Amino acid sequence: MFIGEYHYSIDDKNRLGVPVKFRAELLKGAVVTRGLDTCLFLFPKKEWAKLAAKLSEMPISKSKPRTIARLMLAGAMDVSVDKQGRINLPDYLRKYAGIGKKVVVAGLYNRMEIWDEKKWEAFKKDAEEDSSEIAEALGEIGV
Amino acid sequence: MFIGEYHYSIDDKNRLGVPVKFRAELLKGAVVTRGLDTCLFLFPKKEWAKLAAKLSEMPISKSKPRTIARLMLAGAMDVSVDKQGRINLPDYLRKYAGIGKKVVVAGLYNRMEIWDEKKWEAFKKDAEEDSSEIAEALGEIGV
DNA sequence: ACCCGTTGTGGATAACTGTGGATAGAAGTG
DNA sequence: CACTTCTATCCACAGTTATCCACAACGGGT
Repeated sequence: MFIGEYHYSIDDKNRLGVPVKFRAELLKGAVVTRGLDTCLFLFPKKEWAKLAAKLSEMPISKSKPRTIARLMLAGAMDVSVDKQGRINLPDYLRKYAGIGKKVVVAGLYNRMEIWDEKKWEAFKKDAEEDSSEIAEALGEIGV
Repeated sequence: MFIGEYHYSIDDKNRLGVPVKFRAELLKGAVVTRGLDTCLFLFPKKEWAKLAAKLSEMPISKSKPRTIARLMLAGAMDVSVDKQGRINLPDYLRKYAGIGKKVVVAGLYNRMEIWDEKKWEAFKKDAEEDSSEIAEALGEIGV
């Protein structure tokens, strides 16, 4: 299970460290792809396989499902963890997520998210201000 | 599984590189044909066989399925990968997809798509603006 | 307080890949 | 049949990427 918030910096060669706790799970293979709210999703291979299978079943005949499958599948990229526990992000994903030098890696149960640090802080700020709405949402799922 | 976005350029002899990860799959034979949204589809032989079978079963009595079957079947062309991992696109397909020098090859699970770079960027730009729809779709498939 | 293991980050070298050109064979033309 | 044109296969190089190694900062434990 992935939880927590970790701060890293990307070096000149596009290498991004992954939290030590997560590395074992990613050694078997991992996939990054487009996420929501301009972040990237990072899945261990197994989780990705489930998602990809579902995406591939979307009807190719209809325009919107076709578009979504394109963004998520074509947006995806296999990544491998090097000996120092780092991965490489493809340029087009960095650009998509507006990722600069400072990065946040967040654990979200069965996936990780990769954020530009500034965007992450901004997101947190907004979210914390809306805490009453969050409380409501929690009620809806029975907490 | 084909995933990811790769950028290549077509040289003076109509040769287009194919991502290294995909080459093994294509060595056994491959087929390009007309795709949807002004791109080209590139299938490994096996996947093409499945699709061709489905296309041939489409009701010949109805106009639109007939048209699609014609475009995709008659548009199809066998391609082979050379020692450097390149294929040759027939002129009529390049023209159909408006493909210039800069090209994007995208992996979409069981097929690849070939796009003119500018068209691809335009497509992405439009699609990414509808992020709410992506969120919905992802919710439905359990992310 | 000191030592030792761990972790984040930077750099160097070797392997790979993208792209251009050259040559030999095939096809088309007068 | 001779000649030209085009296509396909092969080779070569430069730029990039990946792998390996090294070091400094940090933290925990004795």
